[in-house]
Amino acid sequence: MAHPFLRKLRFGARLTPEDEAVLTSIIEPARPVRQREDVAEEGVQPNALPLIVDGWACRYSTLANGQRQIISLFIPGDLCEPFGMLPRFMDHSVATLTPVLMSPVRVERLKSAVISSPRIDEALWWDLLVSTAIDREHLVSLGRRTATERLGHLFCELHLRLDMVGLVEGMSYEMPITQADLGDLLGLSMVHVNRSLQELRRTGLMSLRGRRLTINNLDGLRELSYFDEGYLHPEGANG
Amino acid sequence: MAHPFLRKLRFGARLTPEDEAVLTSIIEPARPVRQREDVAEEGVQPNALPLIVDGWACRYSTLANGQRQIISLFIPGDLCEPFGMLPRFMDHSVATLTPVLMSPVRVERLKSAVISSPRIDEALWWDLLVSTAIDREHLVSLGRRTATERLGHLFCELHLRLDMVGLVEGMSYEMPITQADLGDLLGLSMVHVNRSLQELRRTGLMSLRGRRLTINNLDGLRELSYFDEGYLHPEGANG
DNA sequence: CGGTTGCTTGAGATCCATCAATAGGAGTGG
DNA sequence: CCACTCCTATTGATGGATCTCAAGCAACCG
Repeated sequence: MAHPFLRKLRFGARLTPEDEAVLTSIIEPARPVRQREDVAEEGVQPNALPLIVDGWACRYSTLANGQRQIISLFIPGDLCEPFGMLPRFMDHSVATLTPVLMSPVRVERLKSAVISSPRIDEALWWDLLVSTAIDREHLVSLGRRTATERLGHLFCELHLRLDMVGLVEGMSYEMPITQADLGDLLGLSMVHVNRSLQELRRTGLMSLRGRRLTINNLDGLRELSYFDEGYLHPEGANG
Repeated sequence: MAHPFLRKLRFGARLTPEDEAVLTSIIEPARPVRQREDVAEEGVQPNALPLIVDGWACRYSTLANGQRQIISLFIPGDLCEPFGMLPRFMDHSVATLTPVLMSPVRVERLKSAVISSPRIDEALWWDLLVSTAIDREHLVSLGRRTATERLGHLFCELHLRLDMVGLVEGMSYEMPITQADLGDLLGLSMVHVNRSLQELRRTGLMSLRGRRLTINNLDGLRELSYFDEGYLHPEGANG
C-alpha cells in the first residue's frame, strides 16, 4: 500500500509515476515517537519537517492559566509544519496524541522536488491550502457550533481525511484519542464531551465503541453539524 | 505619511528606499467600497488582491442555520487574501465592516516585486506568517477564553496592529465596528458582548466611548486576557 | 420629524464547566 | 494469579456563563 503522504497528495495533482518516485525518495525512514511527547523541531532534525506515517498528533497552545487548546489535528500523511518550506518562526508546540511513526522530510529536498515537477508543486500547495481551510473551519466550529455539532463536524471531516489515506473501512475508522483530547480540540470540558458523545450515540447517527467510530447515517450527521465537504477539496485544486 | 501597507511591511524586513518605491508603484489607486458589502474578487479585478487602505473588513463564513462567524479581521495595510500569490480556491467571503478604501494589487506585479528584492520577499512572507498566527490565536480565544478575555485579547492585539500602521494615538484608537460584529468575530451574542464590555469598563482597564477605545492599563489588560505579543512578531521575521 | 441603526437592560432558559465520586481496563510488580 | 496503580470513561449535582426573547433608549439621517 502506498505511503499515506503519497495517497493524499494524489488528490491534489495528477502525479506521474516519476513524481511519486521522487516524493518517495525524499521521505526518510520513519522513527517511533512515544505517546504524549512534544516533537521539538530539533527532535527530528534541523531543517526537517515531521511527517506523520502512523498515529495522531497535534499543534497546540497553552494559556497562562494552564488550559490547553489544540489548534490542528494531524493524522497519517500530514506534515506537522505545513508552512515548512517557508521561512518560519516556531509559535506553537507539536505533540503526539498516540504513539507515532514519524519521518523527517528535509526542506531542501522538498524544495528541489517542487522545482523538478510542477505537479509536485501543485500538490504541495493544495495540501497547504487544504490545511489552512481545515483550521478555518475549526475556528468556525469553536465560534458557532454547539458541542454535538462540533463533534459531528469533526467526525465527518475525519471520515473524509482518513479515507484519503486509506484508513476508513466501510463507514468506520479508528479514533485513537481520548475524550480529554477531544475536549482540548473542540474547546469543551472532558465531561461535556462524554455527555455529548452519548447524545450523538442516542441519535443513532453514529456510534463509538472502544476506539472505533462508526457512522450509521452520514447524511444525517452532516446535516446535524452543518458539514459541507467543499473546504477539503477532495477533487483537487482545480476541481 | 507612508502607506499603511508599507508601514507594516517595514516591521517584516529592512526595506530600502528602492524597495519602498517598487512597492508603492504596484499599489493602484484606491477605490471606495460601501459599508457591509461583499468584496467579490472580481469586484476588484481579476488576478488582483484587495488591499485595505482605510476602513475595516473581514473574512467570514455563514452556517446553514444563518449564523455568521468572522474568521479574520482586516485593518488598513492588510491584504484580504494573504495567500494571494498562491494558486487558491475561494472558500470564504470577504466583506467590508465599515466604508473602505481599497486598492487592487495585481498578483503578477507582486510576484515580480518579490523576485526583484529578497527584502520584499521576506517582508511578504513575514506578513503571511503573522496573518496565520493571528488566526491561530483567534482560534485559541474562541476555544478557551471567556467573553471578557476574548474582548481584552482582541483589544490588545488591535492596539499593536493598529500601532504598526500609525493608527494609535497615545493609548487610544478608533474601533469602528459594531457590537454585533464583535459578537460574530468572537463567537458571542451581541447582548453578551455589550455586557462584557461593561464589565471591562468597570474594571477600569479600558474604556470605550463612542467609537474610540482607550486602554488605561495595558499590562492589566494583557494579564487579564493572557495576551502575549510574541505571535505578532513586531520585531520582524528574524527577531 | 419619523425611520433606522446601534446600544442597553431585564427575565428566563439553556448550555456547559466544575467538583466529586465511581467504575472499568490495562499494565505492573510481587 | 492477585493486588495495586494509573488512566480513561462515566455519572450526579450544582453553579456559572452565555443565549434568546423582548423591550426601551439614544443617536443619527434624510
